[in-house]
Amino acid sequence: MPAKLPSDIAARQVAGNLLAWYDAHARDLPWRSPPGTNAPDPYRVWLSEIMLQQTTVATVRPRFEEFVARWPDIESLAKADDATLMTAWAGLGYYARARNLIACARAVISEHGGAFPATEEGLRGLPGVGAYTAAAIAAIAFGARAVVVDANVARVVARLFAIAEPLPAAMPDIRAATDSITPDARAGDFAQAMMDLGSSICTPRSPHCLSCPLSAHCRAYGEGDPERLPVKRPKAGKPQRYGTIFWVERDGQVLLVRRPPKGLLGGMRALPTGPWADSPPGLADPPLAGAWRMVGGTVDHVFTHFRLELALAVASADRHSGNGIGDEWWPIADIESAGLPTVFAKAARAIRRAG
DNA sequence: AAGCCGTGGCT
DNA sequence: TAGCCAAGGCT
Repeated sequence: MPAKLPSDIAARQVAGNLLAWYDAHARDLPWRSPPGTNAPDPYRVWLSEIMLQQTTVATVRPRFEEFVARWPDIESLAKADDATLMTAWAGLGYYARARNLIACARAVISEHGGAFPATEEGLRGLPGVGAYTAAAIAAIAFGARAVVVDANVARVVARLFAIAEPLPAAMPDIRAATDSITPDARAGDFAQAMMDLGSSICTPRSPHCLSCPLSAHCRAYGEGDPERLPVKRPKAGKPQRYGTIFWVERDGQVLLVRRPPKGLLGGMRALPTGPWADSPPGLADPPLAGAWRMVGGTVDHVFTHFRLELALAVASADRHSGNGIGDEWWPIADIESAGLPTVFAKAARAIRRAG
């Protein structure tokens, strides 16, 4: 069931109203140039778009500032070593983004002469740059007329056109509808305006339709129940898994390992763990032989597709204990600077509290 | 195509 | 509180 599209005149009114609203209400964000200006830095646009994937503006803002202070341009980022970059990314989640970030920076240097491709097609070929991100960079950094559809835009458009088909099956209709209202000029501002509108006015629950510049054109508002859109498929439940953290000390240092390069928390520094199973594995598969003892309490963590309950085991090692490849003895007093993913940072804090 | 892949804020 | 949600990409 194709969406009913407004006339060309209505489409122009939607874009005009939205851009006028944006001119008055655009947020001041460090990667964003003032509305109407046309000199954004593609490097900063790209970096912000990668960081913002599935991540809130509030979380990204300080981390973006750290990154651009440390690596102000694509050349400096391409020269960073992998471990340093992964440490800097720690806590942001979806660590494949960090692996792709440095791969992308190096590809821009080695395959594109140090300049980002200016077209959607060219951008789409870069590591970590998918359909959304390619369109966003093309529009925001290069002023191209690209159809930018993220979760905010999808919600706004599903309501504006009253598209009732469930996501993600509705995406082709939503994309076509977005195309029909995307202006030729200021496509980058239009995209950012749609995202700002989605995050502040056209919210998932309790949208603020009385403040919306598009309400006069919104079919869902006209029909009286915009909150019901977009329709989503129910999500599967998260299974519960169990594991054990092995905290072993030697001369005021703790043993850290490097996770395998792909998969969950891939490439990140970590505390040693045994197997993650459907029931508590106890002291199975410790990183080294020793007098392990369980300490009280557990650490709970929720990942995207399962829950994890970690038991805590501690031991002391003598100075001749063997090291595996990638193992490091890290000063316990500086554990916060090790770049541990949040689940391990939580475990470290719990163990240090337990003494 | 649908599952994998983090984390924190909000309700 | 427990679930929902987020400026998605990759396989």
